[in-house]
Amino acid sequence: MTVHDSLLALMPRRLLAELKAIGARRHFADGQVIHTQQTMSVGLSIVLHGRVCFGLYTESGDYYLTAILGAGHCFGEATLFADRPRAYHADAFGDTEILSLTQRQFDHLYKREPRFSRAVTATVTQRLYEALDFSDDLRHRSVEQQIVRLLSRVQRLGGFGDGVLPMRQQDLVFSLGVSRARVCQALDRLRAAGVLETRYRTIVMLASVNG
Amino acid sequence: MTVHDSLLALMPRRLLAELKAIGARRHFADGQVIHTQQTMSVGLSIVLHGRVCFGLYTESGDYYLTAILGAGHCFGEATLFADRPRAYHADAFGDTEILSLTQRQFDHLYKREPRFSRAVTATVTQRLYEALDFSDDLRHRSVEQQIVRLLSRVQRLGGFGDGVLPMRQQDLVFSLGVSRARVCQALDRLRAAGVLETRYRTIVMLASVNG
DNA sequence: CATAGAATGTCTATAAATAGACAATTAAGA
DNA sequence: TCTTAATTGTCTATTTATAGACATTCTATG
Repeated sequence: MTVHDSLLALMPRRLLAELKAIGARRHFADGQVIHTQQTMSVGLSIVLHGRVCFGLYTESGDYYLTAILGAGHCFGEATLFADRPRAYHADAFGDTEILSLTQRQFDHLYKREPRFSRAVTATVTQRLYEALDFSDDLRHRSVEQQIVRLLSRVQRLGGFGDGVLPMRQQDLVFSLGVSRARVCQALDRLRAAGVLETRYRTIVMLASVNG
Repeated sequence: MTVHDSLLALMPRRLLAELKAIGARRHFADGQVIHTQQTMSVGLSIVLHGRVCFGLYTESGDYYLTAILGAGHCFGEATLFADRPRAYHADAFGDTEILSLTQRQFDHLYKREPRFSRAVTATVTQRLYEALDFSDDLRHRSVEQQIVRLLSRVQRLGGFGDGVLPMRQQDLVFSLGVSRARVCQALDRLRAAGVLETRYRTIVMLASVNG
């Protein structure tokens, strides 16, 4: 299994204090919107504590969760380097604190502090190759295995040590691009195999299986 | 459509000369192996001219092309930041020249020259968000549309301005995870729609369609 | 120039996924 | 507490994809 470190995990601790001194810290209550899709806001955000849910709204107004990032992870890199709008809708899961750097603040620190730039590049690189891995091998696995991999990733990136993931089956339907009936069937089998349990709006991973 | 710049396109021209002075330049003939899968070699490589094909070997010994990178693009970032082996088999497509930086050379330049580190981060970030985009929306499209998107990406990253892509249908089968019959059917329809032509080991894009 | 291996085009019986409907369950708000 | 909207579980007819076989076409190699 691929290991992916968060931005903060890749930085010396000293740098975090510096980041906090430079950037703006914002608090969000559970469910509060952090930014909406397509917004042109620019800046790097770092999750100090809590979690951020990323999702997409379809043309028909439905919402789908695509990722959850826990403490230490960053997002918004693409707005700094690619002049892109926010690709996903983001809102807080539980009480959450976000550290934000403006483009100017980021650029200054990036130029002055190689350990910071190095950590940024490292985390983005790891995410890129993990994503390539993921899509290359997901296509050759059963829906059951795809679900396990997807959930394992959410568990790891979101820091859900207990395996209790706030996901709807509909989110899996969207992420995997198969029918709801197929997802239900696959979950049945995974339940029977003792891999997971399902609850209302919740999936519980029973072991750190890497299928 | 997402725009993705190569590493060299993101760097001031002056820096390229410096890179050439620092790194090692290696020439490869058509089809020559650049590195094999799972190798633990470390270093950043930049395509100076020519192209590099990336692929995977399955357990049964079959080979599948997964990407082609043309002049200006870099690869091997993951070996620098993630202690990972080479994820793909790489060999030259046509006469190709590669500029290689060792970890030490890379680290030194990265620390000393923010324009270099910035270009590296920018290109990796762009590739990450493009990959995320790609996998999020590919799952909700028809096989026909998936093929067009895939081929458009190969065309762009590989610098195939004329649309003549050195790909087998088997490569599409692997990349999309559907049966060969389904790929044949989809290609039939795309041919009928005037989107592409197929030849032996070759697919020709007839227009820069972004389906 | 001949030949063998590789790639492509096509078909059929079989297997699998899908849309759509409906009932049962759950949680959140009045 | 009651009510309502959202979510989940399940079923069926229909559509679609699949594996596997076979013939054909193409190219590299001798």
